[in-house]
Amino acid sequence: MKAATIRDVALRATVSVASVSRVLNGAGPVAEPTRRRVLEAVEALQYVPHSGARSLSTSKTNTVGVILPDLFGEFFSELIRGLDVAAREHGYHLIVSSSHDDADEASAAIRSMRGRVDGLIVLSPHMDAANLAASLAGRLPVLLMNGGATDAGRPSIVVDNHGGAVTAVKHLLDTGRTRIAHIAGPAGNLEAESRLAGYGEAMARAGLETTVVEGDFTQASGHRAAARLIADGQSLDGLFAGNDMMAVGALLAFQEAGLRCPEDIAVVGFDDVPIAGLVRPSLTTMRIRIAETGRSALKRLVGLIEANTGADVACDVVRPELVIRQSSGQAATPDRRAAANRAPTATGSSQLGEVRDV
Amino acid sequence: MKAATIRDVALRATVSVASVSRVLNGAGPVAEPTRRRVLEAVEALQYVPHSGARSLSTSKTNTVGVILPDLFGEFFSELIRGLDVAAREHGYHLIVSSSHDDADEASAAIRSMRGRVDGLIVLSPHMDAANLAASLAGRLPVLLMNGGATDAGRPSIVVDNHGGAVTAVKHLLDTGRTRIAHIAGPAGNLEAESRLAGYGEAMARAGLETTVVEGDFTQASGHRAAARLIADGQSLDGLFAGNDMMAVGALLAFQEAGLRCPEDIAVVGFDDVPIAGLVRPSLTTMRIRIAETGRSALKRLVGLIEANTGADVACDVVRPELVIRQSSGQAATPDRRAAANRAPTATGSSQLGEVRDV
DNA sequence: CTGTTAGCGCGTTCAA
DNA sequence: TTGAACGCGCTAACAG
Repeated sequence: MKAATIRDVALRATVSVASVSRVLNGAGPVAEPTRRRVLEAVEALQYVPHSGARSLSTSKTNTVGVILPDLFGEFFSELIRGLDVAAREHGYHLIVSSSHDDADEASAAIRSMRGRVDGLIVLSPHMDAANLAASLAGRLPVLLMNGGATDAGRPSIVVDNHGGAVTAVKHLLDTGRTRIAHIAGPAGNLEAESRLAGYGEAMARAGLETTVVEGDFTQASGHRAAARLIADGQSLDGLFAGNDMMAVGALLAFQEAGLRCPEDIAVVGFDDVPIAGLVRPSLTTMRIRIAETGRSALKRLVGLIEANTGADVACDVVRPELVIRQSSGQAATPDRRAAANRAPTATGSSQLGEVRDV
Repeated sequence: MKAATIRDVALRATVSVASVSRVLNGAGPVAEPTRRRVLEAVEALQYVPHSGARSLSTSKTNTVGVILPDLFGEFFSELIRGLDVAAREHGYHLIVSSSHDDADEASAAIRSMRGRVDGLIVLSPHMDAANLAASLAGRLPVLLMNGGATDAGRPSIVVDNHGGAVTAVKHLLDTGRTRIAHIAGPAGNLEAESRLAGYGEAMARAGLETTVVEGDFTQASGHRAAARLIADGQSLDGLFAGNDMMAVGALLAFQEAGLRCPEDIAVVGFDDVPIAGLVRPSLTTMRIRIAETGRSALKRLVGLIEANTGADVACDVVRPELVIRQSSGQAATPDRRAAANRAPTATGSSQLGEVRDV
């Protein structure tokens, strides 16, 4: 009991496969009676076109692949959400391939995409352009989002991690903090390194010393790193975490240690994942409109696919935007009545909207 | 400048395409010199097999499709993570198709999968078995996770939503709460309805009246629903939310209204998404090991695909497990030093591990 | 051990 | 307006 093919339909409708194809694709002239008979047969046989076969014959899969390092945390899930809705809008399917911790794995994943997809979005913070190019046999449209240096000559979208980090640190300085530590992302990760560099630059410019502990972008690593900072007896009054998840981990560690945030120590994260607005104190962070970025990435890739000219080699840069919440001491608890269980904070409920708009 | 095909390789290595295929797939006998020449040609031409063509000829795509209602919230992203790692382990790719709000859309999505995948995992809380069967031309292995009644005759995994809801409400009763409201998921959603029914049953059994407000599983809807409950002047002391995201929304609404949780009102959620352990107060909830469930779902589907017998028609049931945290008043703030900014809670730090183990 | 050939299911010329 | 035949790139029989 196998699935019906276009042949079965043709046979039952007593027409040729070509006619069936014409009817189904609305291409070419078809007489009304023929058309009717075909549709009847399709209905009777529950026929559904075999997209694999169609792809082979049209060299069009209507699918795009997404190469990711891993799927932990909210960043990537938000991104996928954005990609997915855009894909649907443009009539594309999405095939995801994650857990590529090094360049080799990512490279293998890219190769395995040949014949499955019409284009690729690559987020591999460990892979440079050269490495990537080598993985790319056959001219498959690729959009790079590997957060590295502007990989010249390839269409790409990068986040201004350096600039964002500088802004974050400046914000902490603006609130009067001077002993500011940084929890960095994993070494070798291009995004992590840019943010670290931005932190370093901003601190140097202010004539301040730096304190850096390495994490791996997970909440647990942020927790550990913060615990270490406390144990080291550092008298900190500010923390810039390499991403929100680590910042959240640090927040909890501070809380466990009896440190009040933002009174004792102010915290700023990076990414603005949905959870950032939901923790207490809510997290000041550098906002990347993640899902939105995903949408535009997919849209751009579709452009690359459909206008198969190599014209678009621009490097869009996404500039993160400072979102001030409670953790940096500038937003108040949005309580309306007595907030007996919370320490008073500086200002009124001016940031209520911001806290909610996640 | 097109990508090289197996023919190009054969030509360059002066062998037949069959030999190339044999070398690349390690199937059949190949003489060493032949083998070497083929590999050289592959290298020189940067040849990568076209998996679409391979699929057509082997009727094997090594891809599984996942049909989802949407991608909001952490539940689905956690699930996808579990599915993805398991897929990788088993040598499969994952193609996701989401945003299917009604049965028709889901049905169309399922059809569009023919020829792309070897099997399907369907999460469509709106689609019953009959509807699904109609969408399935050709016998494609399908694993159902639509949370509905045990769809007899089809392999499926269901969460014991009813039992979980009863447990959740019982827990609230155990802590001495009696005026317990429920924020339900969207009408028509099978999971939401089971949880609602469980709530109703547990309340009835305790001889208590019910209060239900409808939400849609989003954090915002939970916030709105809680606000409505407050505005209605209900003197509640307990809340069972249909899922964690709505519970988190409610938590914030209570906070804004000056209600203390758990002192004034205890809250229990459902799912145990990662965020549940990170909000404050941390959220008591019914734990579903989401990623783990995804892993086993994929594993089971692979079993269905590879042993193509219709033997497996069981309905695995996942029993949610109560995780007690701060929001139901039984777990303490895990502060070590002075916790001046927090109201005292009932017990010591006995639940510290549970709060952390997310 | 190796090459030839027939499909896999579909779109698409090109004649009729 | 229709149908026969070829090709997409590859695997798998079957000869040699």
